[in-house]
Amino acid sequence: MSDHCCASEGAIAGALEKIRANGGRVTEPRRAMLAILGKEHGPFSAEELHKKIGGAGCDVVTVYRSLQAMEEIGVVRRCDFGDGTYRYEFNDGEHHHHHIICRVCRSVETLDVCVADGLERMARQKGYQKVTHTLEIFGVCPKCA
Amino acid sequence: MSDHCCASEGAIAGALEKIRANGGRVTEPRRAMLAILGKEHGPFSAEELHKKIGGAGCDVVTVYRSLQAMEEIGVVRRCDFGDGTYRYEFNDGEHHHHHIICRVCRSVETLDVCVADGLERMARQKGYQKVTHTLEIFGVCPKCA
DNA sequence: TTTCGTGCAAAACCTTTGCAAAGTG
DNA sequence: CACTTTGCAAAGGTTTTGCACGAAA
Repeated sequence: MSDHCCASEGAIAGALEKIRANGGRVTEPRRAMLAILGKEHGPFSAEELHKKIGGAGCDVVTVYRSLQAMEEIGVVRRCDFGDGTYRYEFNDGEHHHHHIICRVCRSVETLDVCVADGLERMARQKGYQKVTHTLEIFGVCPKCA
Repeated sequence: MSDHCCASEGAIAGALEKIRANGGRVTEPRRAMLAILGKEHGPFSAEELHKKIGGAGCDVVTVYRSLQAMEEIGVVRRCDFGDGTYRYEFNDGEHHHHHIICRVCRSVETLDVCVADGLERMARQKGYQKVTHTLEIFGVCPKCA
């Protein structure tokens, strides 16, 4: 309950259940990926995730494919930090947050605030369905300034 | 004044001036790119922009390089619509807007609202400098739903 | 004239795809 | 057993880089 930095075991179990509910299979690579995404909450690129899975791991292609599959059903969320590589993080239901990325050292800070609900509502009123959004903040952090 | 869909001549002139002020050169390709970005306000990919410049145009590589240079000094802004291609639009000073992108037909609607000012302020309070942000809304548009 | 931009070609990079074999429910 | 996922290899597509030449201030 209310563990700020990590997804609970239950959340990961729920994610696995969601995979099954959508006709997907729960495999070893997916378990491993979700374990890391739930614990370190990153966001990580496919490459980074692949390294973290390590020896027992799977092919990088599998990481790409699994991330894509899990993103489509909302189990993970994709972030773009503007450096040509997509990163993924565990999608903790409605409680989403955003990041401040330092343009110089690439450090990432998490902001537990979301201000885009109004915009999402606006989009729904315009007739859009399955509305989501991406929001990232960029700047030069105190250490690099 | 207050032309909703286009940047004024003055805005483009200002952009050119900003390029010079940052030690850049105002070249034919850059004029052409800004003319289109100011008029159609896109956002366009480098490839699209290159096609729009047309016969008199320049190499695609030049478009890439110019867009990058102009983004660094804030003359244009880069958007990520999640399909692996970056798009650029004219950066009209403080008056920025956001987009709703249809996940199916890839149509783009403009939202003249920005809700991230609070987040930017928060970032500045944390000691970040040169704060910017990206925010895009995704959904399935009425026609595709 | 000094510095920056451009063209061309090639490279780098991340991500996707095809197909047969293996795993999941 | 039907269907999904994986591995391997290869392709795809966008963006970047090197270098000599040309252009801007």
